[in-house]
Amino acid sequence: MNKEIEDFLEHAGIKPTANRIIVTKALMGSDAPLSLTELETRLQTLEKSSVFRVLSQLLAHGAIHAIEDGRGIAKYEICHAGDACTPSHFHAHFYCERCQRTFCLDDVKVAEPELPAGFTAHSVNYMIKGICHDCEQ
Amino acid sequence: MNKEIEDFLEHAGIKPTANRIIVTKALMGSDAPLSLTELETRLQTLEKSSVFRVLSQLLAHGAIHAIEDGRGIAKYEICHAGDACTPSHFHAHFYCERCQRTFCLDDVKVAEPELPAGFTAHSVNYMIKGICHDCEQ
DNA sequence: TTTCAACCCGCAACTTGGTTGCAAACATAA
DNA sequence: TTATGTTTGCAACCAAGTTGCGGGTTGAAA
Repeated sequence: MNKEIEDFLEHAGIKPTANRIIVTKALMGSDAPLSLTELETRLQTLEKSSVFRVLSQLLAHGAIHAIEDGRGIAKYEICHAGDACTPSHFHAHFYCERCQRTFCLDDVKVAEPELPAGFTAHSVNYMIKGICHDCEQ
Repeated sequence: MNKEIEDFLEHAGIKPTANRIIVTKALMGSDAPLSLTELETRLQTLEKSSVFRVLSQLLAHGAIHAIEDGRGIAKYEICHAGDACTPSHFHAHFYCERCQRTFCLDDVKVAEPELPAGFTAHSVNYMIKGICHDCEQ
């Protein structure tokens, strides 16, 4: 189990230290993107700055990507696309204004946008806000 | 000139006080969305919390809408659609990772998304990040 | 016109997510 | 073993956003 995670990290060019494995495992085990604070509380053994530095490493090596939830808070999820993680591969997310959860809408694909001349896209954040199926009464 | 702004506020159900007119005028006079801090520095006479409270009022009455820029900072722009400000009317925005400016991409329309059953959309945030035409070398 | 309640505003203090400096702990190669 | 670089935890810090409070303004009823 940990072997997969070590391979994942090494493939991304990151030395698999204890903290990095813990954070990566937590992200892999979650079906929704997690914020810095959510990770910090799930992994009581790790300190905020440690989680932050692991996330920075993973981001810099393209092993995860960050999305903004509905309130300006960053959430992180494993990048499954590997090297081919171009803007057109991003999917939409849904933020529930009642329960504050963030969902991955894997079915709602985001088309590569048509940009005016001179603009270059690096990433896309497509966030839909509203009420989720659990909170709808 | 101020008459238009007062009409705009009253039409939204907001009493047109001095601060509200100042903030609304600043938003109307800008071609790009502005953040709380940007408004605060442009309007030296107003204090941060005053700008914040005006923005909260305008938001609650649907006179403006908020978007997240690329770093989790909210930016605000006048809602031109009036009452018909449904998700399908939102346009995309572009955040330049070099100069930190946010552009309105009025031409890139955002289609009303297909959501799973039970989900209700209230708003959409479609932010493209990259390098703008001024920063491209 | 006076009075009173409601609203508006500025100040200061606070919360929270994100970030960094530093020194101790650890790994690694010579 | 020693020397060098990396990783980590702690504490401190920063910036955006938010709130309590007291003073000021407004506007309508008496």
